[in-house]
Amino acid sequence: MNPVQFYKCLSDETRLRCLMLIEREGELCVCELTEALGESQPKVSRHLAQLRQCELLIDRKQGQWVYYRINPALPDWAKSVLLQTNDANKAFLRKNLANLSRMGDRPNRAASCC
Amino acid sequence: MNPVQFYKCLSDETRLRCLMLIEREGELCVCELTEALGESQPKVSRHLAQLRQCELLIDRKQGQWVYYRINPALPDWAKSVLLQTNDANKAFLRKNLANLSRMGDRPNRAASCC
DNA sequence: CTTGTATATGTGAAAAACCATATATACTAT
DNA sequence: ATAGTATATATGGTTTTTCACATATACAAG
Repeated sequence: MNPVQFYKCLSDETRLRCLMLIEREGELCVCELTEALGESQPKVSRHLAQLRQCELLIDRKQGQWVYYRINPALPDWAKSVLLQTNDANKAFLRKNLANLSRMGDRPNRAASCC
Repeated sequence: MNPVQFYKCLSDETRLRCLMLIEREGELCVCELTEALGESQPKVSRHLAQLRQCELLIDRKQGQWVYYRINPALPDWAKSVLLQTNDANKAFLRKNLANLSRMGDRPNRAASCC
């Protein structure tokens, strides 16, 4: 994992929010992220594709949904960077988490949107 | 310290190498970095200016030299990210450190270039 | 088989980042 | 003062990134 490429992935607001949310929640699907971020679906999808291509995320298809989570094969230092960033910047996701919880918890959440 | 802005700073190869070298060495001047990276002086200087403006680095002028070091006021999580990145990617700086040592150690180094 | 929903991708334009070259400033030494 | 060295900045052009909008694919349900 080239550190420059890794940090390029973290250097965009949409991507960083996705990563932080996914890490916090364990697994999220595209429509959940779209709702949490308040961004367009193609925009979110494209950034997720980039994170997958760089192997920061892996995806799991289930029916019509695609769930993303942190690639467990990430080197430890990279995982640790993500974790620390999340822990030290809780306020960063405040609005996004509020949006997410307005969808209700899964499976409610899944029933309403996905 | 906004995490997006922080990671933008780390997402360029020249800037990341500067940061890693400075952290490793404690303090370096522009001409040392220029030599270590094998890049043009204006290029290095401009990236350092950006890192200073974002408050990742602070500078200390001494005669005609300007020494840069990590801003000690950086939040802990950011310092920790820099440290871990350095520890986990030792090979990343191999060539740069070789270039640096070819200048000889300070004050020899200072005498030869700066 | 048609409709609806979730996701992905193509395209062209706008914005941002980066760079090389030239030049300016500031200090040192002669 | 003059010349030399270290560093900073201005300028204009090139490359990269990001975006909005349109469209494609894949699955599910009726």
